[in-house]
Amino acid sequence: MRIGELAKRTGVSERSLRYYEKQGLLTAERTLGGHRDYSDGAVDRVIRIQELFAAGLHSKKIVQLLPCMRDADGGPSEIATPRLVNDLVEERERIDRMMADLVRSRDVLDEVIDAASDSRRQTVTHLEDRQPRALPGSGSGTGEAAISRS
Amino acid sequence: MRIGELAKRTGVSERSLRYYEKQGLLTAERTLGGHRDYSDGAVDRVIRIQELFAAGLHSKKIVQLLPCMRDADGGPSEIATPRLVNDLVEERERIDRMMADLVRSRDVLDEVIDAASDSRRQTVTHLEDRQPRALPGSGSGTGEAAISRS
DNA sequence: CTTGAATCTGACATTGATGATAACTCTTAC
DNA sequence: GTAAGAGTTATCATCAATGTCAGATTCAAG
Repeated sequence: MRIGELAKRTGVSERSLRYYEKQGLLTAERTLGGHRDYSDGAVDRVIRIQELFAAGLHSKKIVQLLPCMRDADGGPSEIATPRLVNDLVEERERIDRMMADLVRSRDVLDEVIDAASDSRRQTVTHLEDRQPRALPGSGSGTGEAAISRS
Repeated sequence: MRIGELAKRTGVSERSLRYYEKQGLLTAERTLGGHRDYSDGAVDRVIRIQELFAAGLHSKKIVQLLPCMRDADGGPSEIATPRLVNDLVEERERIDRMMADLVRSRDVLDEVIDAASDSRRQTVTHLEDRQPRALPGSGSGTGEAAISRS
């Protein structure tokens, strides 16, 4: 597939896809005229790259990490060097700290939101019933559910 | 206290503290000569600002948010406007998505780390026993424990 | 008063992913 | 073949917090 379609499928801009290539995160065959031609696996790869970016890893770390990741097609993955493993453990700890921060911040937001919601119910007796944001047995649970790893 | 001590106590650079002031996030009395003189509450406030920054909120949002937060001294907190509440709900959702991403990324890291660890045990029969990263009943649990809000 | 440490303001740089534009080339459908 | 749309490279810009440096001023202690 070509860059436009990959961009559409992944939601990542063409600009970023070219940037990923320059960083060594993503490769593509080239057509005779020089246009990039991506394999199907590129979609998954791009999505994973995005997740790792979102987790705060820098492209350099991701470059080292990618060949060690079990691909969707279960290709042979390299074994991380001790040096890399060390870095990854640190990243893991950083991610844990970040999640703890996020929980605190989310609680802060909830306090403010709840206070406003309560206030409005008291003073105005607002029309709509208050919707609890954290649904009890929710299926949409992106936050509360299943944080622990399997 | 003065800026140097506040920086030391919070771990935030003096540069950032001045920046916070310029953004309207933090206020300080001024000494006769113009030096900043912070109240004790500044420590908590700075820490909270840092957490909100870490959660991806921009200073403008934090500026609006801060007066609505229950202070440590339980001062009278303003009620968030509906407009702000709307923004905060969106931020909340963004944070939830971010946490879900973080979990996925952490799992990816774990896979790579585990694969390396296993490999090394197989080939080298490494000296040290493998330390489980996720301690079972852990107290250090910054990640697994207590993600759900109270 | 003097001296050294701390602080002040202000300006410029950095970081890293991404946006935007320009000028040119390829692909594809007609 | 041609025109339109998509792709190419390259460069400059942005954002937001923070680093850093320079020159002037203040504070605290001897």
